[in-house]
Amino acid sequence: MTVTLDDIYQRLYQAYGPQHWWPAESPFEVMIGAVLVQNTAWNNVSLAIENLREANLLTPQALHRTAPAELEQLIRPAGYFRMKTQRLRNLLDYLFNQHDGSLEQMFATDLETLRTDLLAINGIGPETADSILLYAANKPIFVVDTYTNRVLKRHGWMEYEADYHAIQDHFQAALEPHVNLYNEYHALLVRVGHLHCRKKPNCDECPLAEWLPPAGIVEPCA
DNA sequence: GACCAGGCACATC
DNA sequence: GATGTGCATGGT
Repeated sequence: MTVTLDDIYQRLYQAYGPQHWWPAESPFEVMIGAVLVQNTAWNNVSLAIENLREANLLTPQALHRTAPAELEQLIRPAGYFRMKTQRLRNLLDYLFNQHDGSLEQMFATDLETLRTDLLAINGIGPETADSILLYAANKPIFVVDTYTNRVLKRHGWMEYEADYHAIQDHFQAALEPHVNLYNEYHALLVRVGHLHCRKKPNCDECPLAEWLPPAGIVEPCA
């Protein structure tokens, strides 16, 4: 019996239920969070977002007007604050230069074009772009992250050499392109990764435990 | 006091 | 093309 991506999804969903991602109050907040969460624990991002909320800066217009030095101080808890300030500004520059500051207009762009546009922005890589496309723009693109990598490779479901694109293709070739499915699936992978697949895996209680390869757990993969 | 977190760009070979 | 390094804060 071969394990399919659908089996894995069913098992995770049965174990954890709906994850209600992305944790944000608006599509714009999703975009900001997608940049801030780069290589950073969500808790720290949360602190930064609350700072922005209290300063009433969670709109494109307000954030676009904010001085870099002020933005740096507000997002400090999210780490890499100088770099991330520049990255947010690059994203906002794109939004205003290409779409007149309108998220609605930006998200009306077709998936392939918008993905190409986002990847051309300095500081927006594949995961950040796809997170924005899926969780803010509601477009059917599968997001791959550290946990997706780890879970798949540790179970022997993907080669260690597989890169971002290969893993994304693997999901998109096997699953119907439904926004809600992609949304929930990625969130569930992060959930199971958090609970069981960090440096010290706790595989005994993992809902995916029965599918470990015979050789057992292999070393973590980045 | 290490070690890590929902990446990415850039330098160097 | 592959590999290494800087970026920064807060929780465990």
